[in-house]
Amino acid sequence: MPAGKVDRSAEPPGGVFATVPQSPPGCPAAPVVFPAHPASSPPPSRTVAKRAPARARDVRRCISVSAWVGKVSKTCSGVSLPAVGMSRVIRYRVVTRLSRWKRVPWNNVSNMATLKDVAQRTGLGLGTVSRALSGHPNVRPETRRKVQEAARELGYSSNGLARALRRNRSYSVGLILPDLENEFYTTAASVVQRLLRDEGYRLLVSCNNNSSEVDAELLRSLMESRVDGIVHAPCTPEGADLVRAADPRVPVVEYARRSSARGVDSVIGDDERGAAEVVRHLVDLGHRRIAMVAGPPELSTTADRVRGFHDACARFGLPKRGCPVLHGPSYDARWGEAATRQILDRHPGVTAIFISGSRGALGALKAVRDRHVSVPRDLSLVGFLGPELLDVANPPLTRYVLPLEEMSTMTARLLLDRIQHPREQAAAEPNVMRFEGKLMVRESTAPPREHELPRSGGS
Amino acid sequence: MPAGKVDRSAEPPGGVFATVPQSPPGCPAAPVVFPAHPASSPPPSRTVAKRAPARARDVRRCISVSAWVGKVSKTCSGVSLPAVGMSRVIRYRVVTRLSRWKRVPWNNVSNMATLKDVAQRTGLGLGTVSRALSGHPNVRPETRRKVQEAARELGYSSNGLARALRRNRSYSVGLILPDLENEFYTTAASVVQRLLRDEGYRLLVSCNNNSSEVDAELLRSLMESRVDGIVHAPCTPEGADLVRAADPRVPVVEYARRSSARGVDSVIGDDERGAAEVVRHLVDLGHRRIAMVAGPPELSTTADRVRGFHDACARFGLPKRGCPVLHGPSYDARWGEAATRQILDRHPGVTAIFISGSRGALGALKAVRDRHVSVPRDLSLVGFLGPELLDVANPPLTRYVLPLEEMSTMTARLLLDRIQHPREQAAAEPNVMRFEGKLMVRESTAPPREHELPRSGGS
DNA sequence: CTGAAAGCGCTAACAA
DNA sequence: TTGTTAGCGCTTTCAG
Repeated sequence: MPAGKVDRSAEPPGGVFATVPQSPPGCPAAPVVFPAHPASSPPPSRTVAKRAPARARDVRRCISVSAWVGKVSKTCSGVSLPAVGMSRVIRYRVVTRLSRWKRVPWNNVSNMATLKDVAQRTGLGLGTVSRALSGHPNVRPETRRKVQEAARELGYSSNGLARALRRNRSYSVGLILPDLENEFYTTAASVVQRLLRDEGYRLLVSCNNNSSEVDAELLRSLMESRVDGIVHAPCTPEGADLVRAADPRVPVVEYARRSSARGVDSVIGDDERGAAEVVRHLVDLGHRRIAMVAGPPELSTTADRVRGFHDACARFGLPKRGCPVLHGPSYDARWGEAATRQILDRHPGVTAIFISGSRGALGALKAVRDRHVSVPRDLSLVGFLGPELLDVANPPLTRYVLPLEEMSTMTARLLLDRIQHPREQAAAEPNVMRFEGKLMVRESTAPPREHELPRSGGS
Repeated sequence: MPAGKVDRSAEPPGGVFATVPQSPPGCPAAPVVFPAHPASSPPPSRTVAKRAPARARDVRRCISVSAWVGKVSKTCSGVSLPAVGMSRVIRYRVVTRLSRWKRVPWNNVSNMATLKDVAQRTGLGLGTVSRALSGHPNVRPETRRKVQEAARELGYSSNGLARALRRNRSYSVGLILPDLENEFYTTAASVVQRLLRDEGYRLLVSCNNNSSEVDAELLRSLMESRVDGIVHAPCTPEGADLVRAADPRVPVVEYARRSSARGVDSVIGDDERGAAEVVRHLVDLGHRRIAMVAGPPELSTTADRVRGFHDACARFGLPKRGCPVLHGPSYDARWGEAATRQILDRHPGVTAIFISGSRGALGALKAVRDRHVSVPRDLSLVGFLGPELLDVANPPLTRYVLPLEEMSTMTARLLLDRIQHPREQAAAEPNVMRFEGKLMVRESTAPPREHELPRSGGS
């Protein structure tokens, strides 16, 4: 991509932003869309007007922004705010790589206090000050107090970069997940962050979107940051091999998925058994024609779930062609919806659908609703790894769940162990920890229908 | 907390983990609980057995783990795995602070290739190699190629710490959110991560749980990391004042909430108007007694929403005591549930509840279901900022939503601007960007009931 | 217990 | 265009 060019390709037709002067009283409301209350009803502008002086201390300029176009909010990439309420324009620049050269002026000396400043202030030597502040035992308590006070007065804050460089230990850990909005992974982010923070580590979080290129680049970036360890949800069979090649001493723990990277621990769910449990549950109810909505075939989770599904179908003697498996490009809601439609269209004999992804069930619910298919009367639906939220869905969804908290805890614990005991750990062979899940039976499964499905009436 | 002590206080009664030997065939399934299928049905152990040899390359030891106790999975803090399948014990250590002194042996020289290695290999000087690799224009193309090749051969990876130290620019940005599992914030994390990554920045993510102590410590930690900028969801009126004091040049953008910290930009939703819109919608339907479930009063969002609610109630002449506002300790589902129960018990005249948090609506749905209160026949329910998921809830929830993607995009854009144009930015006064939301009317609101509420039958 | 000094790996000024 | 060199801020060794 050429640098310096302004990319406006993503700009939606017609400016998305409307800007409204913020000055205290009487600004007519910006064009918001209220489906239930068309423009006719009077905007509550008095309320808005009254608010402004409420926070006396807040002298910042206020800008109201409307980002709604029609019914849906559109992403504002490449959009510039008109100059009305803003003196300058939000610039949009094309990717400037870290490696791209850029003149950095030599005025870049930080104005933050350094150890030297503290040393001068106290009249002590650098070494002593360093020892005093980093808790080294051989320092006179009085000296330490003096140093600490001086540090506080100067607003001294240790430069972590320098420390990390010198000690060859960054106290930071990388986390690469496929998706940062999916509760299956945010639980991991949350738990891992908390546990690592408790041990004094910082977390570098990033998202590979299941793209192998992005994944490799993120791993490289983490290695550049000299992280002490990595939690990785691999999206390729190679996984973090790249890391082992660069520095075999950096421990890696795989989360949720496996790769064939050597020397890495894995914490995964028992996807295969889960799929089998789902089939068993449906067979127990009397179903014989079960469709499975699966994700990208290159993921280890997909492979495991599909294997579990096939094995179980075979074991229970289900008709092979009555039980189609649909592979999709992802595990998101859109695919869940598309796949469900597809099944309703092409496999009318199917009486139950097993959606093997975390968000897919949402899409499936939407699809069946659009088609006026009643769950579980017309069709049974089973989810996988779905969030608790699905308990309040309509109907509450039967699904296979994994103990995400425990899996995340184990992941963090394993990584910390490897980081903090490199000696013992180097020798210890890596583990695969496979966590059992649980089938939670709710109201979306029932014995198969004995009537015809309503012929596709939806759009 | 005393260091070195093993904390087992969180250990659940009776070992949580059951370990199962992983060797190929015939391991009886570990004690999983399947509510629908009591222990009677045969465990699908054959499937499990068949799996092991499937991945020939995977020679890692496999350990199956069951973390289920009764119906709910319990967190496994402090639990040690029995020695059965694992040679060593997952250790649990009490917080060891970064500042706590710890002997670091002087064998800590990295074995990764450095610029010097590349220089020696190519016979060039350090400067040239550095320039060649970091894209400096004044390098002969041939030299550059040679250097790049040598770097590749040596598996050279630039040491970001040293680079950051030298350039006084870490190319990393901090993100502090109150909650990493709430879609309101994970959207921000996801979008901000992506946009920053595109510009070559790494993201340090952490979570303050709305605790001011944690918040301050996280800010300090980020300053130690010498981040180039910070996205902050403040949980105190001071906000990031600490940062401005330490180094006023580090830009801060507040997300979702405001504080009175000086010199920071804020990107927030129009909470006040949102609350007013909700009231207006309910009043239009005929409601006169509306309860509001609010969060911690110290948050700016709570204050704004409550102000909007009160103003609107006054404007529409609703009875002051008929419209209670319940302040809670958080915005989570548990509080939403408790508050809803409380309203049903103590304010039987209320015909509509406005739950002003993101997850609270889930709890409310649970509470009304337990009490056999029908929505919207007996009671109208309105959510705030709720996730799309609520569209498949039972019933789909009327709620006020904000354009999270756009808000996050704006947040990242603002921060990048401040980082990349410190000159112009230092002068530019900070902005408060207030984003308009939208009331999405679904099926959880209807005219008020004219009958009595079923007297509390639930537990 | 404290001070002096070396050097982690890199960049940028300066000299060639 | 390239080589040399100083030092970013810190930790740690070694001598006092």
